Amino acid sequence: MNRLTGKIHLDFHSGEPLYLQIARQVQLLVLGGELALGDQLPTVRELATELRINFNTVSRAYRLLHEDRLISTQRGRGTYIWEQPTEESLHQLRKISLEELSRDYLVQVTRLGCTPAEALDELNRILSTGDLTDTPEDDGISFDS
Amino acid sequence: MNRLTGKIHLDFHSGEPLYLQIARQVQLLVLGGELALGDQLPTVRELATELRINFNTVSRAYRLLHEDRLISTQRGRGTYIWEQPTEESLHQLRKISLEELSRDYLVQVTRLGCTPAEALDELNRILSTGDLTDTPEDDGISFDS
DNA sequence: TAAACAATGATACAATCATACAATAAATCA
DNA sequence: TGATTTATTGTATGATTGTATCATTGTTTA
Repeated sequence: MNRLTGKIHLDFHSGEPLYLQIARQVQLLVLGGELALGDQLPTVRELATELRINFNTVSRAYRLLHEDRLISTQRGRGTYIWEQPTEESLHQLRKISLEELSRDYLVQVTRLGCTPAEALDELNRILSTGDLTDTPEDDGISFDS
Repeated sequence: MNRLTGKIHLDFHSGEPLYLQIARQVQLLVLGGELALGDQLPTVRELATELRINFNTVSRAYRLLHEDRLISTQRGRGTYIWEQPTEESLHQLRKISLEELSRDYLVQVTRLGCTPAEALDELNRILSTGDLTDTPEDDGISFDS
């Protein structure tokens, strides 16, 4: 038993892929407030058993939601509702996080025994060589049908 | 309270395994001299409780560091800093770690949606305003379960 | 019809957690 | 003092959870 039990319904004849049905319905539940920040979702196997489908299909739905930052999937731990930041809070978050990240970086560099100047040099070196392994980043999903 | 309290920060969303995050950060603290030969690390259970994870995950991190001869874990006794790296290996590790730290920083910044230029600006701003000593140390949202 | 593609399933795997255990130290008691 | 118990420490083993990879199935398309 969990907060999703009985709340996901699949239509095997609708033509809409199962993983999209799941993702869409979870999204609606979050937007509707039935699932709150930090709530744990059923495991992929639990939900799959309940819906009588393969757990990889649930996993695919969860992956979509994870990429949209609606949920947080953590191997070995489980799946949890993730905060969906508004555009504004996102902007705010960005500023704060950049400062935190930067301070953290400087602290760690200092711990290493390096000077900030060396750090900036290193950053510029990396940037100039330009082979910063790129993170692909979200392609997002649209639930238009 | 111990010499590690508050100095290990986990990112549950980064995708980097928790045990690697712990091992890496402990290594940095040793390299930075904040942990010295003979210092006792928190017990696996202490650190696990603080980080709200299972103590076996901490144990795995400690095992890595033990295999690297950086710490000495002794059943029934505890975990201690084992050997202080030589100046030479320290120098080597510093170079590698500085590059790792810097790349990591750039990746995270990019993930935030900021440009490297903005990051460098922020770093310079922090450096010009002075003190790194008082970092607010807020890790934002956590998904305790 | 055959090739290409998308959705789903099967299998093996990696990270984390839960539980029971073993080694050491500290406390207790005869 | 010396044996025994208790608490604390790290370890071993297996279960749980999500992921990667490829196979299978059905549909679309050339």
